[in-house]
Amino acid sequence: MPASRCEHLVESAAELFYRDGFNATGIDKILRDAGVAKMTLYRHFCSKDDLILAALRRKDERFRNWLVRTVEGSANDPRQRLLAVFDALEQWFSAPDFHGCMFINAAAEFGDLADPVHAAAAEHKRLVRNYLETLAVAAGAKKPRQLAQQINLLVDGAVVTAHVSGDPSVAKTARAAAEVLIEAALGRVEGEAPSGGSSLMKPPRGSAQTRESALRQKS
Amino acid sequence: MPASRCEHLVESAAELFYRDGFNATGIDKILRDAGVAKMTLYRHFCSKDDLILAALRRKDERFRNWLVRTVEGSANDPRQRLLAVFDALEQWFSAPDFHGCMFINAAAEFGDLADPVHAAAAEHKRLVRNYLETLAVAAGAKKPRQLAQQINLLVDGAVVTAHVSGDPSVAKTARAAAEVLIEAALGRVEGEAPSGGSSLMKPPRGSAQTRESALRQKS
DNA sequence: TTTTAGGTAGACCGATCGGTATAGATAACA
DNA sequence: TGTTATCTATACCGATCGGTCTACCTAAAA
Repeated sequence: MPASRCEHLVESAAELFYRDGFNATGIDKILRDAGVAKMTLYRHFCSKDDLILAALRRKDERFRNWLVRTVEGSANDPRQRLLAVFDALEQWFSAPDFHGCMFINAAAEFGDLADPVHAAAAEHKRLVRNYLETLAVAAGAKKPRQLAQQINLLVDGAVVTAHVSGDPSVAKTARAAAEVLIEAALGRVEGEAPSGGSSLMKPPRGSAQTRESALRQKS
Repeated sequence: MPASRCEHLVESAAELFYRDGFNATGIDKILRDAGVAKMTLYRHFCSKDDLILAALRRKDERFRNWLVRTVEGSANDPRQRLLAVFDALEQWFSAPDFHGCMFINAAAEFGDLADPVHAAAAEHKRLVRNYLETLAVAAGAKKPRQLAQQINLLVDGAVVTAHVSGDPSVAKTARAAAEVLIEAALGRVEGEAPSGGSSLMKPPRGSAQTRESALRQKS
């Protein structure tokens, strides 16, 4: 029972913080939403900030699990997996409850670098970038860390742009840019096919989705 | 001197909103900082949100003026100007009062697309991207809009990363990535000097080129 | 059965929130 | 000089903020 109640509380907190922001979400609203008494909250967390950290920890875990699972279910080839990241992003951007990246939002509200909430956001970003780096290493990039960092810039840029503009299709633009950066980082020549006729790998997304359609963007 | 008082008020508001966030900054703190009476505020603005919009308008104007001035003072060649954007960014990131992009922060706190504050953030982003597009056009990019959008993703990604991680040097990474994207969009061979004599890696123009076609878009 | 731990509801705290009302000071202009 | 408009200071409003306290309930372990 206690575990379940606490879980539910963190769940409600994570959702409301994500949807409405941290400062704009009062603990009373969270308690009402979770159906939990106030004293129960303060028995498990010593402050609102502590609850925020718990919500971020949960979101971080969920997001990275989802990302890895989605990417690795989409392709086997490391290069294709790097691109599949952007297909996953578009899927995320298109969800009705998309409100940007919770950690970017957190850093926006807790601007002080020394703030634990800001630090949690930085840590999340570091972990995501680490994952991209493992993909870059597997893909055989000459400078995997640099490629991962570059891809990561496109990812964060796409998340922000999708959130601000409300247009999920920016993921396609980011994907096209990533393709160029990956080709360059792999030292390929521009006319060369990505990886020839090998049928071992499966296409990242629906096979009907050609490069052309994937790159189309609204004007 | 009503104009001066009002100016000073918006100035304080912009600075505090940027530094501490919108919801976290109370009206009283702004009034104290600006040395202005409360009724003076509500004579000029009908609500706090109205003041927020005024602060954003000022920040937008200042930022874009600074960006254009800095970029155009750094280089004459359009291609170099696109890259100079990232030099300007690094300068910005290194400033002691850097707290990310105020408009990204605004969108984080006002997540609703229909919110006027969010709309102001979207408009700012649109204007910056438009400027990048004029540079891309001047540089002779085949698909200037797409190049501008891609560069813009790197810009926003760099801003967010610099803010979250506190490391200004990410601007250099973004610049390197932009260089690759620009070369590709201009039809050059990646990593090669613009006036390079080596044509070994350069396939005949007009042959089927994956990356070329990937970047083509209807305009 | 009694103890004990963790849950509940809700009153309560001081502080602050965005916003309003009132009354007086200042200064330009007719 | 009197009018008008704008600023000032301050008290005030109801609501909400994060957080504490009391008192009661429930269920498993001793």
